[in-house]
Amino acid sequence: MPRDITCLIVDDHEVVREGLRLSLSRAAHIRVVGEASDGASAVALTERRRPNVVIMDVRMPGMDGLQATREINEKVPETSVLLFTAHNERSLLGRGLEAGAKGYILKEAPHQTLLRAIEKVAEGEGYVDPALMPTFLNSRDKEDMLTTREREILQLLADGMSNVEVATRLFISQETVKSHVRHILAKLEADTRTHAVAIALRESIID
Amino acid sequence: MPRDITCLIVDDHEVVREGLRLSLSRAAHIRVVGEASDGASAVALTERRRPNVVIMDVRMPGMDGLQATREINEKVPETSVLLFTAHNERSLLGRGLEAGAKGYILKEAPHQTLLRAIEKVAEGEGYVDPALMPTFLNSRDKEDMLTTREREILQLLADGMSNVEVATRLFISQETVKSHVRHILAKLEADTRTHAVAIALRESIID
DNA sequence: GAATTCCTACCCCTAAGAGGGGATTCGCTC
DNA sequence: GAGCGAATCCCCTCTTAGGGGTAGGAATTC
Repeated sequence: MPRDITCLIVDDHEVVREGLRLSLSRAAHIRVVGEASDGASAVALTERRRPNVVIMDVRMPGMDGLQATREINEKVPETSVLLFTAHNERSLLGRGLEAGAKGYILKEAPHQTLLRAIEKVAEGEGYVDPALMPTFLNSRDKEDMLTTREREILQLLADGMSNVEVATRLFISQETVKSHVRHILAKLEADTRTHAVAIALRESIID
Repeated sequence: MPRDITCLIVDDHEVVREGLRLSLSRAAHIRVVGEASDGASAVALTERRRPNVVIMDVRMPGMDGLQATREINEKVPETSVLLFTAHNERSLLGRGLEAGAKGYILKEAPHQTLLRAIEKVAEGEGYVDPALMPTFLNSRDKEDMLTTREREILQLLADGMSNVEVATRLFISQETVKSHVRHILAKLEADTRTHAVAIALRESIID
C-alpha cells in the first residue's frame, strides 16, 4: 500500500476549489496540501510543498495554467500536472501536453473519473479524458498545422492590423505577410482573414 | 424569522455544483432543492420545485443560461434568478439583466459574498457583484450601443461572409451592409472588420 | 408635433485584401 | 545531396473594404 497522494488545487474560482476539496475529501488516500488561485502562486506553492499532483485550471488571471505547468515541470519535475479545464477550451489539449502536463480532464467529468485521473497521473502515467479523443483527432491538427510565424501573424490580425502594419511590426515585407495570410486561410479553411481570426479565437489558437 | 431560502443549482460542471452545495450547506437558512446541468432541465425543475432562487451558470451546452433565465421569468416569475459566471464573461452582465436576472455574481467571489447575494435576491432585491461595477460603466456600453441589426451583421462577418454575402443573406443592399459595418467599427473603436470581430468574440458580444 | 434612433439606400473616392503565379534561402531529414 | 517545409520576397489582376457624405421612412420618445 503506497502513501497518500498529495495534491495541490489551482483554480481562480472559489467554488471550484471548494468542489474539488469536497470531491477529494471523499477519497481516503488523497490529501490536499494546498490551494492557489493563480499561476505564479501555484508555482511557488509547488516548490514548497512538493505535491505528487497539481490539479491545474488553464484560464486564470495573471500567469495562466500553461505557463505555470511549464515552470513546474522545469523546477519540480517529480510533480505531475493534471490540467482541469472547461468544455469550450478543449483545443488547449495540444498545447497543454506540449507544456508538459501529464493529464487532461474536463470540468464536467464525474468525480470518479477525476479520482482515477489523479491516481494515474500520480503514478507517472498519462491520462486524457476519453471525451477529448475525438477533438484530439479532429480540430487538434488545425492549430497544429499553423507555424509559429503564422500564429504570430494571426494574432496581430486579431488586433486589427493591416498587412502593412503587420509587416512593419515584424520587419518583413508586405508581400511576405500576404503569403503567410494566404497560407493561414488555406490551412484553416477560412474564406477571409476575418473568418480565420474568428476560427482561431473560438479554438483558442490565439487570444 | 422567515422560512428557509430554497435554491436550485444550475451548472454544467460537476465540481462547481459540488462546490456550491458545500458552500450552501454551511448556511443553515439555505436549502438546495435541486440541481440541473443544462438550461432546459433547469426550466423544467424550476417549474416543479418552485425555488426562491435559481443559481444559474451562463455558459452551458444546449440552452444557455440567458435563455433559461428568460423562460423562468416568464413561467415562474416568483422565482429569482442569480447569474453566476466566470470572470471572462463579464460582458454578459447587460444581457443577463435584460433577460430578467435579479442578480449577477462572479465565480471567484468568496462564499460570504455569494450568501449575501442569494439573500438579497431571495428578498426580491437586485444584486450585482461590486467587482463588476467598473465593467458595467466602461465596456458595458460597448455591446449595448450596438443595435440588434448590427450584432446580427457582426455575427455573419465572424462566419467569414463578405458584404455582398451578408446583403444576400439579409435581403438588403450591399450599401446598407457597408453602412452598418461602418457604424460597428466606429462604436467598437475597431480599425478593421477583423478587429471588430475579435473584440466582439472576446467580449462575448457574439459567439 | 418635434426630435431621435434605426434601418435602409445611394453617391464618390482611395486603400486594402484576395488569389494566382513563381523564386530564393535556410535548415532539417531521409 | 536530394527533398521538404518554413520564411522570405516579387509579379500580376480583380474584388472588397473603408471613409466621407446624404437621405427617406418607420417607430419611439419626449
